Amino acid sequence: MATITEVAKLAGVSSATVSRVINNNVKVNDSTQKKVKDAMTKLGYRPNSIAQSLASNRSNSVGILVSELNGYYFGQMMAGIEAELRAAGKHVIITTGHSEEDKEKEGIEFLISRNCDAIILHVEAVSDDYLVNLCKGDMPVYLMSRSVEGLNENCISLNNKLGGYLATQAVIEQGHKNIAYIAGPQFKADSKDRLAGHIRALTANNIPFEDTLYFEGDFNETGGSEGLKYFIDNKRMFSALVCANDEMASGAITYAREKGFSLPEALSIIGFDNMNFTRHTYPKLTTIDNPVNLMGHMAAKLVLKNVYQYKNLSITHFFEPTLITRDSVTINS
Amino acid sequence: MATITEVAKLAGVSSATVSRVINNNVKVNDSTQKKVKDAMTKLGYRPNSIAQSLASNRSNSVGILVSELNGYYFGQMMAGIEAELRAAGKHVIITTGHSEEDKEKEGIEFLISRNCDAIILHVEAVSDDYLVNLCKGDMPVYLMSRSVEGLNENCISLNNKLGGYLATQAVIEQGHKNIAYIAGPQFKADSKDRLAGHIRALTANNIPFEDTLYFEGDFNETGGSEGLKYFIDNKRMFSALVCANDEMASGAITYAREKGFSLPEALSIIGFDNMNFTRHTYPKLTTIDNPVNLMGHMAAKLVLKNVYQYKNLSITHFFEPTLITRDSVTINS
DNA sequence: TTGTAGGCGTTATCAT
DNA sequence: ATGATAACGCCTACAA
Repeated sequence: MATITEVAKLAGVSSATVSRVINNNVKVNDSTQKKVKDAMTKLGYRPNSIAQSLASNRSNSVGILVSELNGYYFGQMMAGIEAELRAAGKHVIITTGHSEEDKEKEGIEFLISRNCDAIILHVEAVSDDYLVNLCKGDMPVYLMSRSVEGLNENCISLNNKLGGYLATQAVIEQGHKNIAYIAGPQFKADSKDRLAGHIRALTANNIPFEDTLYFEGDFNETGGSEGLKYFIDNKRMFSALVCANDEMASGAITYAREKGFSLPEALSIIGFDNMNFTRHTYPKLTTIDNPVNLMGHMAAKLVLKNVYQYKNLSITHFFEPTLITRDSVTINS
Repeated sequence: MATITEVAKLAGVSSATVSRVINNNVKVNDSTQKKVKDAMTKLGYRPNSIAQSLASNRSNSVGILVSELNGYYFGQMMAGIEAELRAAGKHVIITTGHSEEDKEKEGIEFLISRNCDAIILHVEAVSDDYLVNLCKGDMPVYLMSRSVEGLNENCISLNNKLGGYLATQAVIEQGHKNIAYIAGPQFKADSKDRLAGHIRALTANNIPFEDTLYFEGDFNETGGSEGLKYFIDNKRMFSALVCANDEMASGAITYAREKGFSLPEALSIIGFDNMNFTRHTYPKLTTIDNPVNLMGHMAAKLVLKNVYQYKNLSITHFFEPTLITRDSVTINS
């Protein structure tokens, strides 16, 4: 690969001048500019961004840490961040944490050591303290789907409580009173918030929360089928089922059909997240939209504003989920 | 961030020695080693991988270019590559090409300029010539889901012809003789190969290929619904529908149900790719598994073997799709 | 407007 | 086994 020096030699100028036309921040004579550009194309020159980064202490790339590279949720998030950043000429370096503390820390250190200009993290395993501490360092840090005390300015998160409320409220408005709930793992903040929203909706409608209509699932399809089985075995009557995410709702749908329920007449089911497969279920799943893609865009805007000095960007730190009405919830007759 | 020089000073040694303990490839006295390590932890030292890369001309990271960051297909691919590489202590730098020639080229140049040790590309828009030329450069290049004449050693691809054959054959074995086919965009090599497989299966069973049972879709759900509508409007009888991918199959399922078909009795439908949502459709979609995740692993193994000198890795360049039997294809009675 | 030269944080080649 | 000291490719005062 040709270097800046070779270009300079061929163009008959100094390497500083070449550098100037590369970064075109300082005025260069049109004629010499042309000479340099000709030399660059003739040599197929391409600046070594590693060297640029070392010398300038800027890399024009922001690091992203997600739990997994596959999965609809992370895909939407990464795509949102990347689209926004790419439009600003910034690049993205992605690595994974696999929801394990060690790997998350290692991933963060990798991104830091790569001289990113900022990092955007979706971390689940590291502690709030660790994050607070991390934010004291030189590297600008932004957090997705997590709100940490004292770091609100760096966080982008979803109002899960509202989402939980909306889901149950939607079902209640169709006349349902006996409503089963399959929660997510309660060690996750998201799950807890969604449950809190559910309970608030019940309370607001004078419906008591009952243990026999509560089941803690695992956010996977099996959680949905196991939960529904649990309720059926309990012989407790219910006409609607609220699931804390779409996967569990799908598992419940499959199990319900196996048990001979006709859907949605015999049982209304609502999910949460609006993952892409919810369009494909039968009946099409009514659910709560989780605007991860938008949140990704917003996280990117946050770094554009704070790190790259794009002043006129308005930032939303908290996102509101919305109800997506499809076919899986029907009126309770 | 502390530098190697500061560590050296604190430990009372030269920076060269510190470098040696970092890379522990050269013998260092236990005692001095300890001094250095103490100094490193005391300063919270972390090598600047940018500087390492510049000096050593190795980055321990491989670049990946995919068309999109979201989507099941690319998610599986990226996850496969990353898992394999991570296990070997290598990192991954991901960027996107959005199926557009300019963006693909720009992404490739970004990865090259980042001093990756190798790059793995899933490109759709750049020409074979461009790739052949690219491979002549210093950067080791590997290609996913694409086979380019003369570059076979650098390609990992799926036997789409076989997949197309398997799909139609599966349907034929259930007694179907009137089989409609919704193809993918015929400018894509994958689509063409799948269609070729379909025709081979027909021929092998003495079933003529008929224009009235052929429709070219767009690989999206709309392609499935439009295709099915086309066939129905044509009033041509058929008992089975083969779709060149799962999205179109899902679109067809939805449209069929709207038209009052009872599935799968009135119409057998088969997809291609085995995307994750196929478990959620009703009936559950019979399809052809496309082992992208495995192929990702294999691409990573290829770079481990060729670039990082892991000699004992056996490489498979061509992958075979397999039939996934679920509920959407039934016997023709 | 352009050139000179020092520095970014490491690695790697010589010596010692 | 350890220490000096050139690279690595580029940026950026400072000078001219």
